[in-house]
Amino acid sequence: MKTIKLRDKLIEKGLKVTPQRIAILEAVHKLNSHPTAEKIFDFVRKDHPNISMATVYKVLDALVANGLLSKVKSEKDSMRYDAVTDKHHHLYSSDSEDIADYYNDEINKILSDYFKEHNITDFEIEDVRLQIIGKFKNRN
Amino acid sequence: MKTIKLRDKLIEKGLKVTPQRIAILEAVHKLNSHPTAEKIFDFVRKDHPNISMATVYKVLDALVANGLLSKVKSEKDSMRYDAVTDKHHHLYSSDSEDIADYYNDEINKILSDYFKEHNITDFEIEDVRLQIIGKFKNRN
DNA sequence: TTATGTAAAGATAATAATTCTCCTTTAAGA
DNA sequence: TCTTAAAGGAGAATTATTATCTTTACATAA
Repeated sequence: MKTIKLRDKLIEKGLKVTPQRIAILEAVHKLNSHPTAEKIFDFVRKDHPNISMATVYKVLDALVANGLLSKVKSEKDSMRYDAVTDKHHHLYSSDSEDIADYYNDEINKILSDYFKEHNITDFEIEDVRLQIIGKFKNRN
Repeated sequence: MKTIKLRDKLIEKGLKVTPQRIAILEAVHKLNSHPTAEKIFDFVRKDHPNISMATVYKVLDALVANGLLSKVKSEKDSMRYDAVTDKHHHLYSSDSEDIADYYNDEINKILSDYFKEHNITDFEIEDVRLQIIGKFKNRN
């Protein structure tokens, strides 16, 4: 994604356009592997040597709050960030910290049809996500 | 669940039966609301004033490793423990830290049938869990 | 029933991820 | 350009969890 488009997205949300925000947003798009805040920090620091970890967290929070990024919990301890904000599910490795996006409109339809017919007592569903746990094959 | 049955479960798994383990296992059963380690600690400390937080974590890990408890990640920062180890899903509150268990064999069947027919490239599925996010109604 | 080896408990320090505080800088509109 | 509220930076603080090390106490077997 172009910087110009990222700028527009920030403006659209009423967020100030700062070099740090552009850099972090770009970083999450480039590091397309659900990076941790630390990974993002390391990446961004190449071009912005003075950026602080606190800024990375603050910017990520702002971007998540405005729907420009999304946040996933790893099986271990850290939050992971995702440039993809469309509806999607996640594949979690049961033996490593790998996470992959999983798109499947067919399963989305099955789930949404199912829950349209079957309410959950005293609960108003906003979103249904799958956590698919297993092993990645053919990985180096 | 009776203490005697908890004892047997520990023995069955080759774990030593200790008062701390019994107390912690009982606590998670009694606090049937996905307690945090801290909540469990506070509860257990009433009867075992000398128990340490480290013991709570160690015992919980041992119980989870042996399938006597399960572990869920909250949307925020801490692990939550669950006395229920059967296959089930979770309802997450989008505006609080509440988590509830959700059982539904029908949806289990739909999912397992679906994924039996539709492999995910380069991924071997071990488990599929739903995270259903929304709002609890009629709560005090 | 007591002795003994080992697993587990307890105390405390360490670590890791994240958040907070406080002060400085900067983007964006007047 | 000036103003000011928003954002960034540095570093301390917090929170949850893990590690280390010593002490205690299960569980088996004499």
